[in-house]
Amino acid sequence: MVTLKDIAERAGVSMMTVSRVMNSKEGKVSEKTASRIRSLADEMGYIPNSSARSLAAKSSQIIAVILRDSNTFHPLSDPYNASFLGFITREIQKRGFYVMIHFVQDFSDITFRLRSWNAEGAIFLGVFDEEVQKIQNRNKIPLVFIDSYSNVRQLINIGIDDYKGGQLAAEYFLKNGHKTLGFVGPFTKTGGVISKRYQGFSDTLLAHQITLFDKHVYDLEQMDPQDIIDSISHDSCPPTGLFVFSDETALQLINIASNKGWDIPSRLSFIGFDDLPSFCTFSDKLTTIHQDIFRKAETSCNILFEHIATPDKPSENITLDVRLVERNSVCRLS
Amino acid sequence: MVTLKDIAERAGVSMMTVSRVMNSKEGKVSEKTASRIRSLADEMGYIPNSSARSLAAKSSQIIAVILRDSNTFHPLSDPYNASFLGFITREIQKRGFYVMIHFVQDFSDITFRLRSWNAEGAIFLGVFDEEVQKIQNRNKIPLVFIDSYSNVRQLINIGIDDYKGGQLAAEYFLKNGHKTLGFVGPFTKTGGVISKRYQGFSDTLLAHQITLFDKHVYDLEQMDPQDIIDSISHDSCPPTGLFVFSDETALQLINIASNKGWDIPSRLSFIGFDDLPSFCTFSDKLTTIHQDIFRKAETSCNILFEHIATPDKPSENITLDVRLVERNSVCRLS
DNA sequence: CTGAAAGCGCTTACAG
DNA sequence: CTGAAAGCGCTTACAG
Repeated sequence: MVTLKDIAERAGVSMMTVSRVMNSKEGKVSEKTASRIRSLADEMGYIPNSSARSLAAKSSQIIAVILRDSNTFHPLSDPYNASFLGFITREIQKRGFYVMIHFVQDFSDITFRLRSWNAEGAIFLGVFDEEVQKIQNRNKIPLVFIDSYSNVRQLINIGIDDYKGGQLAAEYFLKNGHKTLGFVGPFTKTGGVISKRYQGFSDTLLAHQITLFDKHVYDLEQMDPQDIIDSISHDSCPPTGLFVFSDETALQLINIASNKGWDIPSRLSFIGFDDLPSFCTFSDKLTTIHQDIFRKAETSCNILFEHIATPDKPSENITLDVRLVERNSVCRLS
Repeated sequence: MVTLKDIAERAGVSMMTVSRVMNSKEGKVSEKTASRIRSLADEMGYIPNSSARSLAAKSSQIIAVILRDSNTFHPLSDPYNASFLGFITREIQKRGFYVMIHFVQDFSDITFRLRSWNAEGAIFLGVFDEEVQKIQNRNKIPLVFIDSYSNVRQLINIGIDDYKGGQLAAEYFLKNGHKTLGFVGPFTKTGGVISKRYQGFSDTLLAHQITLFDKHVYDLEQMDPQDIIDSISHDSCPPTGLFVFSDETALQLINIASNKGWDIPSRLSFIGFDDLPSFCTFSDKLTTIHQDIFRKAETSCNILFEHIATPDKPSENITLDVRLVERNSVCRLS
């Protein structure tokens, strides 16, 4: 293993001079020695020891990505998480930082994982609303939450306008003559995100004198997609359209309904949510609420690194826009 | 920040004693002092500094997961990679190790990333066949490749029986009376995996006096799914069945064909590949070659950690079995 | 522009 | 069972 010291000896200078060159703190080193040291380092195959740097400089260049793990599917089986992680990894690497991922079940783990490696910042993917305050109290590095609806005052958060997503879906259904509608989503596990989408949807319906009946609010934590379609098939007054919290689940429902011989969208219309780039080949017929996940990832990293550069920067809660993408899963009713 | 030294002072012992307790090197410490130190550490909120441990002990407890990045979609937009990464992350964490992920474009990056953090082992996801030897020469830690067909002799690799997958698909088509068949896959980028599946498929057809025509071997690097369906629709002697390298692409093709009004499987049959757990809700009608990705992930980690524990353990190349899962995307021809 | 000293928080290797 | 010393590879903070 080649160290600074080895290079220093060969170059006949002190370790400090080599260190300066390696960290591009030049202008403090004559260009002549600098270039000699660079070529020597290159020739000897020098690779800086990040642990040593981290220990001495108290800067690890590690960004921790914390993902909520559950007992069933792991967090990366959700294409939304996988897609987001991919984009932020690219962004983080682009800045010369490293990505450590952590699947966590409970709060206590987080502080340990963050501090043990002296992470310089963290991005939280999944629902941590209950723990945000505790996490912040214990970790004084920039913490960026994604899609959090925690009401902690000083919160760095990047989210989207979930409420508006619900509104857009409702308006679109109404515009197409639908009067009996349903909502599908997992309510508790997904924190505020789902309830905002639900609220935007139901508020808008209500404003048009349309009630979203309780029996048409399908909670994926109580029933699975098959149950939902069954329930609808036995419903005396079934919904003509469903607003589904994710494209993935929407496609699943469409699949089940189609297998039952239902004509989609004429028997049952659908609006999904997300419109992930890697998913579009399956959802090319699905009308959906689009969110720009690349932009969300990019923004998250920009904000994170701004806060790393300027620790006393005030926290900011950014809400990105959403829009409805019209395709062919909503039937026009006369 | 609480250090070993702080605890040592409060406990009135030396740092070494605290260090021993923290590393559970007991039996070398009286149980009385040990328990006192443990509760003190707990009370003071001690979190060991991994960088310092890594530097002093030359053991980082970091496993690097190297994913091949390209210029288009990032590696985690592929559900196979995402799924695999999720499983190995759980396994690695279970053993008290940390996961650092690295998206790499070219070889030179790899050594830097591995050595800079003193990774104790690495798992390679994606095609690195060309570089395996160079990577191994430069990095003397256990390196586990996934699905590699590199012919380097000493290779730790976990793969599946891709050739058999192709055979099973061919046999199943033949059993159902198909005589004109096609193969779909990206040929160059995916290394040996795809060509083995192709070979198993075409060899088996040939053994039954059936030729796989060149024009029915669709290379996804030359044409996209839409082109393939177009090509088939203009084909004077079109295939009645396609063996597709992944479920994802198979579903895409089915989607396009269905939109064209084709009846699936009667007009065109499909066999896919992978059968990922998180994907099954879309592929519930797709006959496919199943691989056990959880088992693959688990095996990879077992092998990796065995090699970390026993550095001179001989390399092993493990091939997991595959099986055909019969569903409803292959039509029975008379 | 360059360097000698001290220290980051831990472990190894030895001595008792 | 316990501890004092040296060192891992780097940077900070100072001095020149």
